[in-house]
Amino acid sequence: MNHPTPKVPVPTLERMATYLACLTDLNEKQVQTISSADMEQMTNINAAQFRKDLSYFGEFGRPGIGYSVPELAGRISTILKVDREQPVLLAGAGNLGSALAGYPALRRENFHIVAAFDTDPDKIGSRLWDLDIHDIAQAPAMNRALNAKIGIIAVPAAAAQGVAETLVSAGVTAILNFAPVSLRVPAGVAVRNVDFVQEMAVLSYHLAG
Amino acid sequence: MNHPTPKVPVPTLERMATYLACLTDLNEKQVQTISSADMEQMTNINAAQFRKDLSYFGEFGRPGIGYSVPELAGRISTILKVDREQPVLLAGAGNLGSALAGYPALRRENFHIVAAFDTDPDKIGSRLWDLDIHDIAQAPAMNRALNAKIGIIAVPAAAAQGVAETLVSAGVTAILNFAPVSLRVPAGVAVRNVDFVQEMAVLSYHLAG
DNA sequence: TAGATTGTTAATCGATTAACAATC
DNA sequence: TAGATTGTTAATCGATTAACAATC
Repeated sequence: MNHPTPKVPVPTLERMATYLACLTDLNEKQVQTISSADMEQMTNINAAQFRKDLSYFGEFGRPGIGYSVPELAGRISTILKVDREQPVLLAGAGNLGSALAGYPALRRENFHIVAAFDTDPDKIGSRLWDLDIHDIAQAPAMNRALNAKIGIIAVPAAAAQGVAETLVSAGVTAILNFAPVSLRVPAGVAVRNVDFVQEMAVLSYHLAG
Repeated sequence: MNHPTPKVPVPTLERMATYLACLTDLNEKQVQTISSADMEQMTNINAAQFRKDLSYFGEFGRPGIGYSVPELAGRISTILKVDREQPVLLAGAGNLGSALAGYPALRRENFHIVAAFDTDPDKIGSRLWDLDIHDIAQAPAMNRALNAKIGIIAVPAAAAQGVAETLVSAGVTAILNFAPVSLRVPAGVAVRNVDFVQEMAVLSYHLAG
């Protein structure tokens, strides 16, 4: 068996997403070709880093020429699997959940929130944008039809672990977690944490005084 | 001159915020003392890592005993400067800005959004929770009284660079940026980026198929 | 005292960057 | 061909983890 991409560093994956965003822009501007040095200009990411990152996945450029913008964009899309529509379950229909469901960039990048869940009886049965809000307990049953593999957790910290377990039992294998807790999930389930308070605290450290 | 903390790695600062959140919980539960091994249990962060992180800032524990929960929480609060109220400017009064302004955890952790700005004439003059929404052009003038050092950018990508420059000219030296662009800021201005689409793309990569 | 746990040094690991032969 | 730029190897840098003397 052939393992073409044994283990790609997470920072490389993060930068791959950055490259793709940049290339999508360039593509709209009809730019045909870029070099790794051009990329460094635009993203502040070292040109050697860019080439090294790509090397985890194959060869993409031509020596002396550079990279075809549309081709590279397409190939990175395929690598990151953002070239196909991806259904997403949203747990938590509060302010943050609402902002995420109403965030056009997610849908534009092929992430389609297809169901919203909450535990609050006042919310269940009401609407979030164009979605009905369901009881989180319904997630496993509903996801048999929806078949979403990605879940977003936008619930209070105290509820997050239970919600994560429900999502996993619904078949979710990747979770974007906005609750400030360290989730325990089975092996094979990917988790990315976004913690606003942590971000603000890191900034706070850098203040003078 | 004495530089007690020459350069602390950013991952260390991120973990410091995690430790503080954990210690705050423990403090509420009246836990008196913890060891680095206990901390590893709770946060999944290696015990040696925890001790190493703290060592950038001084000595905090007692060999054979462990760490006093309230004392350590207090000292980390001081290090991160989250022990005092911090005024924050919010640029962007859309869905995300609204979610941030309505997020109780921020205020609870001493980050007080004291002014909201936008460029949309329909929004300027209206309200966001208990805040008036002002023209972003007013930020420098208003911040002479508010004196906020931290700004949050929750505007569309195309507007973000201009908003960043306005915030910097208003005296902001730390920016939490939700727009998917690489901001150019003067030396001495700290920036942290949060990019939902990037996070989703990294998760997407990990999906099977 | 014996057992536990710290703070720190040294070893390991992994990621970033520089250098350059290959090649368009 | 000469100039430009890739892909990759080697060198550097920095962060994580293990080990252990110090000490409560």
